[in-house]
Amino acid sequence: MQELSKQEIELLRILQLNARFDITDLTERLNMSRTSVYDRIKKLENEGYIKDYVAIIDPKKVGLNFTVIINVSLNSQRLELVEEFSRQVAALDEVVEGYVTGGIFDYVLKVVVKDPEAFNDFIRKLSDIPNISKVQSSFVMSYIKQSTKLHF
Amino acid sequence: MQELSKQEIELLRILQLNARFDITDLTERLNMSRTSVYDRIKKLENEGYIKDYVAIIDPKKVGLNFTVIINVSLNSQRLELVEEFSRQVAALDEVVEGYVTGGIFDYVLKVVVKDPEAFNDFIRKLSDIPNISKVQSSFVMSYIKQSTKLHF
DNA sequence: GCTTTAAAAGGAAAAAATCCGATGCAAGAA
DNA sequence: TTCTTGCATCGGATTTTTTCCTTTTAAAGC
Repeated sequence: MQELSKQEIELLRILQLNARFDITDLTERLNMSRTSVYDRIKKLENEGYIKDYVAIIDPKKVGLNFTVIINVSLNSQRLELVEEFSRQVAALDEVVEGYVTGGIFDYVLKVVVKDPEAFNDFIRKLSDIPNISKVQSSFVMSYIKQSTKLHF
Repeated sequence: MQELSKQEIELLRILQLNARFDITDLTERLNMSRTSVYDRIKKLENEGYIKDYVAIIDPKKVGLNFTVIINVSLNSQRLELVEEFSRQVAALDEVVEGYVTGGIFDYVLKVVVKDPEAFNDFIRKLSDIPNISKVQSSFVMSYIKQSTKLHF
């Protein structure tokens, strides 16, 4: 894959801070014409550098006051079982993030729900997925940082 | 705080999937006039429901191939020490997410870097922060789910 | 030095956002 | 009931922005 130019990197850095950009405003910062900026953005979108443009909603404002980091271990690491687990976990709306990890646990999930009761309901749903051997939850008491900005 | 109307909830749900919305397109789905949609969005922005509009960049495409979930414990939970730790951690660009948790560990961090070597550099920086007693890292082997969409 | 190709820029039309004034509608008061 | 007040909604008009198309520039290979 082709390397990104300095202008393209700068562009991505700007965009990941603001998705409601006005192309005309970007021309000054990038020292490019209106249409060049337009073409670059389209190129970065088409080539998959930009996956999405999203609005970040404040979870507390919409009543989601309970975030939990869950560590999960499975009984078996057989590919088909792992894939089945991943598939089912991804389908759960409460799961915001999910990772397969190396280390003590096999999976780390981040779950956002309304309250402890909703979390209890979630854990019940999670437990229905076969092959789980161990679940350890750490509830989030406060946010230090929550960002979508990547450092590159 | 005032409850959100059905239309406003629907609007937030749409916006968290697409920040490059065209107000005219939303009128049909929300059954509102162009200007009403406009006013509602401004209201939701001003009242803090919408924290930000951002572009989601593919980390792999910009060379960030190493994600790590780090569990950290501190020696002391004295407020000023905890706040100092939080402040310093939040200032590290490699830290994408950081939480104060109840459970076995005190903090969970998500760190995104280029490669293991960059991670090593990061750990060195992290270790310079005083008061840390234990650090346990789990590197991410694959992504099950990565979303900014909240379920409400 | 000439040719080929891709990126960059400018113009103009189309589309969208924004502002403004007007209308409707509900709740409360006379 | 009728009037008033306040607020959400709406449509028109203007401004701004996007988008497409064409021309120009620049760079690379021959």
